[in-house]
Amino acid sequence: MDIAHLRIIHALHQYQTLGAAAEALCLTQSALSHRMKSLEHEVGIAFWGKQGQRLSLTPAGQELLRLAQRVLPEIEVTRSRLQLMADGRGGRLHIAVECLPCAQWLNPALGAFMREWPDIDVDVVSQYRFSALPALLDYQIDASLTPDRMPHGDLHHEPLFSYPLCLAVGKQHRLAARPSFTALDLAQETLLTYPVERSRLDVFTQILQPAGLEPRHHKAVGDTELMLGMVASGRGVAVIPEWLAERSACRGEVTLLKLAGEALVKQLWLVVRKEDRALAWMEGLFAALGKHVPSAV
DNA sequence: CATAGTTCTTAGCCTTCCGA
DNA sequence: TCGGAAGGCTAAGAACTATG
Repeated sequence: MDIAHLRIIHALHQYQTLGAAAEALCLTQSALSHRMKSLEHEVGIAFWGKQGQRLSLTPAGQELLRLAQRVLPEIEVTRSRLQLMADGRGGRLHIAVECLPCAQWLNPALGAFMREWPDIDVDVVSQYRFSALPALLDYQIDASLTPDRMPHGDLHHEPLFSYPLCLAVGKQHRLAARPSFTALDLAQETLLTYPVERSRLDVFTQILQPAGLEPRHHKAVGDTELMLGMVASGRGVAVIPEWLAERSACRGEVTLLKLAGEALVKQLWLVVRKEDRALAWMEGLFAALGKHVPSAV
């Protein structure tokens, strides 16, 4: 049994006569009859019987028709998608966002891309503990938005924008009058971070651990607005991207301090497989995201 | 009821594909 | 290269319907 048999039974149901069905399928009526007879012989059951000059489907024919009605539309949809992919106009874009606050930037940035490329199936996966490298290589995802490079020869890193990290403190905080902060300052504070492992938090890997220090307390907060709200009310301090703090509703209630000495600057990357780099719509994606650099950067 | 038209089946042949 | 299998075609015939 193959797709041809399903097309025949479907056409027969639609056009009622073998001749009309054959014409619709660009076959001769005889070829169509041959084809179905061979299947009837193979499975040992008839698919239709004659009522006068008209055909009527047997229960076996009805069963085959139900299969055709279920499968043929899916085949047509898949064929259309494959055609779009072959033309470079369609495809799948599943993005993993490893950098939690970046999801808030990504969604509006993707809007322009999705308007320009409506046939691309876009999905954003935001998971704190997601390991994007194996997922990219296994084709589970097609791109990863991340501030950390992935050392692998099959991957392309598209630079999006760079941004400084800053320390957010409340207006009444003892550090608020200072222009900058040090690791020693953090050691006396309740540090608020996103709920990810320490090895992926720059405040630990870049600031505290090199100085051999720990914060007085450490609390994980999953939402940027909640985090800055806690900072504004004096319940902790947070090291976050400057552009993110600038866009926050709490911006007027917190003070931003730069790291003393050399500024801590991060780079946001869109990582994709090199083989996908040549897709026409991938260029469109890079362009759309590149135009959407946060104003504070 | 005879005849013409319609629809499907069957027979025979041809072409193409694929594996040995 | 060859032979079998699959799928296509034309032509002929059977079964049925419509019409006069």
